[in-house]
Amino acid sequence: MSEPNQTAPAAAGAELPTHFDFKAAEPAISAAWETAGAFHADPARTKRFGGDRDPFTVLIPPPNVTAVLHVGHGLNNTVQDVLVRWRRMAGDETLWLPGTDHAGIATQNVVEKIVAKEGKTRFDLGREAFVKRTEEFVAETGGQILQQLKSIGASADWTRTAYTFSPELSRAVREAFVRLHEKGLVYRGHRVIHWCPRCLTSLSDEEAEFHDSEGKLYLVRYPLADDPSNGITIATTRPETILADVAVAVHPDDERYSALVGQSLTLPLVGITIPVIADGYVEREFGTGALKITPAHDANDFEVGKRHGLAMPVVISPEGKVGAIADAEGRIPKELDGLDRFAARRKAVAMLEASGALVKIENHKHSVRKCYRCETVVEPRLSDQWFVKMAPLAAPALKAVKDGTIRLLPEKWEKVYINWLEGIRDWNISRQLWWGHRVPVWTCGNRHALAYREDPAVCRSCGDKQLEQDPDVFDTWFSSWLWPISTLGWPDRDSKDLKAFFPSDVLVTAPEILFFWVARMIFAGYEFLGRAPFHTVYLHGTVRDMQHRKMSKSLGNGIDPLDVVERYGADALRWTLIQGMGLGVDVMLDPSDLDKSFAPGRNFATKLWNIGRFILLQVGDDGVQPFEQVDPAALQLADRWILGRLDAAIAECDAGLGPARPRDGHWPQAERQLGLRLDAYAESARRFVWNELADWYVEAVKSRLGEAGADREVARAVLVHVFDHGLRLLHPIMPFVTEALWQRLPGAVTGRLLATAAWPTSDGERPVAEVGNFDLLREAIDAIRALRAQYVVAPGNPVRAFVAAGAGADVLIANAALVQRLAKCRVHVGSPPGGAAAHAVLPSGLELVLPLEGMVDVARECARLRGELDSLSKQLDALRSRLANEKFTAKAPAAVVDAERAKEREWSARTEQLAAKVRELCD
RNA sequence: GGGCGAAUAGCUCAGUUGGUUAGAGCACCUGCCUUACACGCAGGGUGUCGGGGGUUCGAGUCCCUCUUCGCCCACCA
Repeated sequence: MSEPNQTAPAAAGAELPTHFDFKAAEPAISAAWETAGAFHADPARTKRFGGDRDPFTVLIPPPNVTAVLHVGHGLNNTVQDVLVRWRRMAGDETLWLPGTDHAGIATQNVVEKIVAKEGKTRFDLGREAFVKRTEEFVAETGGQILQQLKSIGASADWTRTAYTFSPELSRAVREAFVRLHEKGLVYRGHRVIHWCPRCLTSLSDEEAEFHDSEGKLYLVRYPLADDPSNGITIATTRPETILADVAVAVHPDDERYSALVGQSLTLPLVGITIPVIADGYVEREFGTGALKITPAHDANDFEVGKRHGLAMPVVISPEGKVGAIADAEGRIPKELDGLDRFAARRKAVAMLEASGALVKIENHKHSVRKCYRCETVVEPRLSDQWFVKMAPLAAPALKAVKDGTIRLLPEKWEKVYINWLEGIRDWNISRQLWWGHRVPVWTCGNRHALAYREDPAVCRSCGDKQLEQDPDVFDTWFSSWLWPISTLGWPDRDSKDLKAFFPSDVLVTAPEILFFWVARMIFAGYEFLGRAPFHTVYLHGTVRDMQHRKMSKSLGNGIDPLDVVERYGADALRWTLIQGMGLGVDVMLDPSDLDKSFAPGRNFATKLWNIGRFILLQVGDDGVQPFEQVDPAALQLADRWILGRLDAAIAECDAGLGPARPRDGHWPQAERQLGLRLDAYAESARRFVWNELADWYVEAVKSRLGEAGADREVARAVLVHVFDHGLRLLHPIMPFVTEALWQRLPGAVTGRLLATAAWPTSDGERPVAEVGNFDLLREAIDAIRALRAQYVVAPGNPVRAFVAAGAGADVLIANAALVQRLAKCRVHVGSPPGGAAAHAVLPSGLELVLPLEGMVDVARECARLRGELDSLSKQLDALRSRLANEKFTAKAPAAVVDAERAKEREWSARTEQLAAKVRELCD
């Protein structure tokens, strides 16, 4: 195979194999794109710098730097690539900015596992050595996913590859924190947070995911200190936390307990006394209506504890072990000291049972929060953390979606988004990890804790030289939320990229990270640059197996995209993903039968290849005149038809892809849900190239191509033109095979790439009558083929068809050769000979009569005609009764009534025709 | 517990503001190596539009209700 960016040698068709050799072609084509700098975005060409192009920016959701490409990435990035290639062809200055995320907690976990294999923990190595080790690991193995994305055709601007932990982006993270700190939007909070005892860090609310579980509800009796025969029974799911109880709360209006409020109870297991308090938070209906209060180990109890000024003893260590951690002297029975929290629970239950305090154990369904990275049950823990105030940040982001500055597709996510933002809670951004951006806060000997843009030598407040930096790092999402601005150069105000390409256009991602990432990017866009970072959020579905299970490593039901590329080609992978890409719909793939999922894409590529092969064989060594030079008057019926179909296909593809951007910065209600119907776009393009161009036009021009002359040149020019445009329409989905073919088309110029060729535009309306005439031809051929199959006429056996003189007959006669070739049928004008005959009434009303002498039995045709007559009569009766209904004629719109009347006339005529045939043939 | 969404052919899904006889792809069946393509060509059938009720001249489409499934959020210990 020749180099794809070379001028196609004439008569290349003769040398082409029957199938596209994607293994050889894909790397060569990728190299040609890269060499040409086809994906490089230049700020100078944008309107914002006086150029003539609209910018179109897409920012990759940065995969974890340690990630290996899976089919979910394949889906996400193929969608982005389709949009980006489309806009690039449409003439926008298109930037698809790639990069990776340092993924603090995830990457740290990976390296900790490696270190664990050496029998060590991160603490054995120490902070500095561990971070260095992680850096080395990332430098060695990180970012391979970007290489893998190239092999599926991703047309990102690789010269701009970003990394959340690079010096540039780290500067943005620091600047963001310092600004928020200066504005009082970050604060140090002392409260109960989610703590992962395995990762040894706090987590945000979003990182502590709910999992339903079958638990137990333990009813435990707390006796009155003054009268042990009396007491209160509480309900708890975590009896080990009794050790940290400081009170029992009841509802203030609960008459069952009102006499006991203010009295003292003896705390089981511990033996100290705690008060009975009244608090409206308690639900009377739940459990026994009495709630033990454990301020240090439950977020709600913490609030109750604060209201009542209670002590907050901590009895569970960071590692999840029971012990007197803080303010808990004398509370830990020696049997429980040092036990893991779950072992302690079992032991505590046994002890309670032995002492008679355990009243009952009930089964109890509830949700348990688990760490989103390691699935360890999260421990609520009293702790000091950095928080971002979310309400002020969320306000403009909420407004943006409500007023149409930003649209979320599918629309249902807008409601979810609004629901979440309206109840938003502050964001815990500090992590007790080592891998990540260090919190830029230093505390001096005089306890001045201040945020610094540059590492300080002395305290800004008092000049003290004894400074200590906060040991914590930021939540990894605290860098991700800046992605749309930090990758473009913020906080550098003079950044050309920022000026040219911000705000971006479409964000393509999965709904799972709507809150983690998408919403927060919108917050950051407004907070730091005063505007939305994108106008459209496209939330695509998930790749699932045939049992609708999410594809995952642990389930072993995954599909390796690179394996698919190897076996079927990148185009096939992309085709399958896009063609199944209904708006917000999950894509189902069968990991046990790759052929089922990916053969259709490969087959389509082969079909394209063979259309190209046919054209190149026909073109031969002769030049082809450019379509623009063809005299419109010289166009034949089929030419006009296929050109009309091309216009229709362009319009459908454009409608499927939708408006690239809102016109005035706002999505009007009518346009809010338009576009990004990638499946509809794919199907329109496929239908045009395969079902119209290949199935009909190519067949229709075959005879014209045989004879030299002016008409042959017209046919060749049109053929090349419509195929060229078909390739353009399909290029965003199947970039490799289309590029390979386009390079070989007559008129291809060295160095010109389909990837940067113009997106097709419609030529305007075609004469409807001409288009209709070709459709008549197709209808006739279809009808004759159907009759042939129905009567089992041997394929080689010719038949005759008779048609009454008239306009329709003229069309059939003028194209008799085509009918002859495609339907094996000679057309005659006039009355058919007597005897058995099959009848075909075309949708346009034209009737064909096929004499069947010797071929079939009359009974069969009669049965068919009677069946048709029967169903038509029934429909006609229904139609007539509707028309007879005065309410219908009075209330339905005139246009509807007129249409129904016209239909009634047409159907009665056809019914009579049919009835006559039945009488003639069957009676 | 609150909120949102879905239920249409064996499978995955379309079905625009209610208006012909509800569509597509895949799968399946039959016949064809008709020289661009067997990774192809031609033909074919399949639906009580989840159940029930209502509004309307007319409901897959709007309303109510039930059933099933999914998603998001949440401080029932």
